[in-house]
Amino acid sequence: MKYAQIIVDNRASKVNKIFTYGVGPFGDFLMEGMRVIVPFGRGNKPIKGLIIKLIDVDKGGYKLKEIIDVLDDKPIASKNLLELGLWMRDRYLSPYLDALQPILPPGDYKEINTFVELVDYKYDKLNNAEEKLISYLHKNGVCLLDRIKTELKIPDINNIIKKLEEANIINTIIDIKTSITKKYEKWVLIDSDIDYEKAISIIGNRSKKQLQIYEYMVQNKEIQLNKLLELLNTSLSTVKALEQKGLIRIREREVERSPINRSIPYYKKLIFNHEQYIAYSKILESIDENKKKNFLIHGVTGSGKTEIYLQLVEEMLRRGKDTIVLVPEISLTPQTIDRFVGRFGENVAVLHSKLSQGERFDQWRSIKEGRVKIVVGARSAIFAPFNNLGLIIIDEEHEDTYKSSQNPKYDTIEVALKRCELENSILVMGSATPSVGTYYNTLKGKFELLELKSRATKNTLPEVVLIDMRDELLKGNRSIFSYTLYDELKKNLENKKQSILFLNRRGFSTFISCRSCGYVVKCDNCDIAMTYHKNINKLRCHYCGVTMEPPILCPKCKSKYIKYFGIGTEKVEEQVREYFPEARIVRMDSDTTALKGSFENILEDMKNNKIDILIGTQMISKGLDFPNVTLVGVVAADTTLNLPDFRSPEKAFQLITQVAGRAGRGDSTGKVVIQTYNPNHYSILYSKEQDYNSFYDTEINLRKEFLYPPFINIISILVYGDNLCSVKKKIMDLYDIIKTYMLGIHKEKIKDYLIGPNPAPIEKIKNNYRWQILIKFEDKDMEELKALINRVCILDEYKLKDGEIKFSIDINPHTIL
DNA sequence: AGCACGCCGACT
DNA sequence: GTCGGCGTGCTC
Repeated sequence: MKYAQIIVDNRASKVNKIFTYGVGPFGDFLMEGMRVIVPFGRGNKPIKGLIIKLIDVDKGGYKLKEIIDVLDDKPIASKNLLELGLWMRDRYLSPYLDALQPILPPGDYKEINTFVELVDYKYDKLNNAEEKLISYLHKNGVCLLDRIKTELKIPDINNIIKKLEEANIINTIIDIKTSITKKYEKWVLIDSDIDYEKAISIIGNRSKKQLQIYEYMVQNKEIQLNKLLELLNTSLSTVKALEQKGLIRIREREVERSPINRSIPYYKKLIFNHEQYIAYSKILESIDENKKKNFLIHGVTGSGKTEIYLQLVEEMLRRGKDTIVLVPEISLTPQTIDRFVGRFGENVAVLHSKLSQGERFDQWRSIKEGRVKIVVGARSAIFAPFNNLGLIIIDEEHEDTYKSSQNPKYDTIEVALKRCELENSILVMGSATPSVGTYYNTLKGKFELLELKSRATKNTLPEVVLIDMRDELLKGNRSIFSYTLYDELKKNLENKKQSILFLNRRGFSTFISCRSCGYVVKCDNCDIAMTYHKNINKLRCHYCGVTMEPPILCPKCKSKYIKYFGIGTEKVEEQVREYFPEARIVRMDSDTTALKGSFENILEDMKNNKIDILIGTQMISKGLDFPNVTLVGVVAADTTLNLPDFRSPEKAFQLITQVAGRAGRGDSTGKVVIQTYNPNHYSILYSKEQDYNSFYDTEINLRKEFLYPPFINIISILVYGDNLCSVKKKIMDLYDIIKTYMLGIHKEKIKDYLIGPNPAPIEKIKNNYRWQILIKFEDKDMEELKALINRVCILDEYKLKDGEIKFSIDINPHTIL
């Protein structure tokens, strides 16, 4: 292979393409998936690149440069993962660099530094600039090129350096600095070459402490330095003295940063009920017969999907195959982790967003090096660098977190299917409330449906009551709790049972407004109402995080009738404390769980019955399994329902059904109280009945009627920038281009298929104005349409980009907000 | 993006 | 002549 096709580490959109380099002196050593250093641009600046393909023939048409250096001794990304990354670029129209990022080791920021050193100090025949450089080097010794550039500001410095280097006056060295370092610990080892008697005489009889240490080392052979110091209550100098005498050695030893530092008890294997067994056997059968099938397990909450996953993983282990288990970030709780780690111990790596860079890197390495066979993690764990993948499990398949909102804006299910195809493995998904899209595909035969209709333990599904909050108002109840919910909470407290209150909004009041003129306090940077947080007594924007003092007078009309509207979890907490001062109450949302470990602590307290009432957002709706919880209250079921998005009925149904599923998982029957102002909405009615199929039938018909996915695809193109005029003008240009194209292919559909340009539902976020075009398209038109958007928005063939605006393209977005 | 090239006016 | 300031266009 004579040439390497390389993606270069430069974020500029104009270099978002494949470059070809000669292999140079590295020839046969190079492999696809290795990182290299190549000279780039006129200045031949050395930059990092990834080899995506090695080729024999090059069509040429440009001057060819050669690879300078190779960073890896073996490919850092397997062929399959590389292909997966390139597939994502194509599928989601993302830049090469972004598409490849997820398949590379985490935090792959290898800094490349060029150092310049003086070889021969001679002054003759030099011009001013050269002389300046030489004397600088003479004074300062070896220098970082970047520093020379910033301090000397010599124009055309790269060519000067090149010339001087050819004349052998200076020399350049490329150095690679890894920003993620392996973690080392100091260990003390005994030098066993020396016999005991001799060692004792070396120590001498005055060094009591040294003798004590030495005795210990003879017994134990090795120990971590810190532990030794602590154990024998001694100091570093004493140990160093022993080292000086040549009796022991202090060595750095690499350690794995393990995110799991608790001892987790064995999670014992449970016995399947009939339904579980059928589902399990069907999946196993398809593995055994090597019939590539993918599965959807539709099981009611508490039906024991996890145990099926666990036993499938066990089978995989037995066959020497690797497994990826994906769970939504919020249900990546200690409970879930404990089940996998508790059953499979050292064989499990865990990947979630609270890991530090170092921990993440170590987990990645242990997967890559084959030291673990199972990964449990959030979305990005789909890229775990296994070489022998047998099974991918996606739990709570319907969750939004499976769609990436950053480039590449991938859908995890699609990526998983692609990866299964590449690695010849099997996909198993599970949900109590499958997404409409997945269920549609299942009914069409793309996945095999496995149903679990009863809970794994003998208990029944909880009783659900629906409360029309309008009736409460008529009854004179103006509080945020209906009489029923209040009574049930009280009863539960008396019976020493636990309760969960769910509200999908943080903060105290969701917006504050002037009753005199109607002014609503909004964030300056985002077009969104500010939320009042009582604990810090400030208004906060939930989009950009900015805080401000709550106004006393209306900023617009100066009246003092500022009123706080809407309820958040903080307010619920305050109210519950008022009604039940004796109860032990904990609020759990992203405000109270920001600290590492606080999440775990709350759940631990919950498990040990140290909490009577748990109040929380989304965070508490998934996966939690506390047998003593018998009451779940949904404080306001309408919050999700009223969002202007075609998926909100689906989301509302899923959320309510999931929360309700937290009740009555132990021996006693559970009760769920849902408060709403829309008691007749189908999402709420069917979630009360826990009737997925009826909900699906209603929803799928609406989707068909109004032409929404899964019957059609949607591309969202967002133009954003801080200059409103620019944004508006560019989106009109973009609109015209797309309109012209669509007139050419199906004129009659343009009215329904091309929507916009409109301001995005949240028009301004972090000082960026956002305007949007939505394009509906059928599968058959996908490639052509994507090619057009690629030309317009990525290759910028129509010169729309001018530094004022940016594009965000989302293929089949999960939300159009 | 980052850099070199090239064109132009102002200055030794 | 030649320095430097900015607009333009390319990067295997």
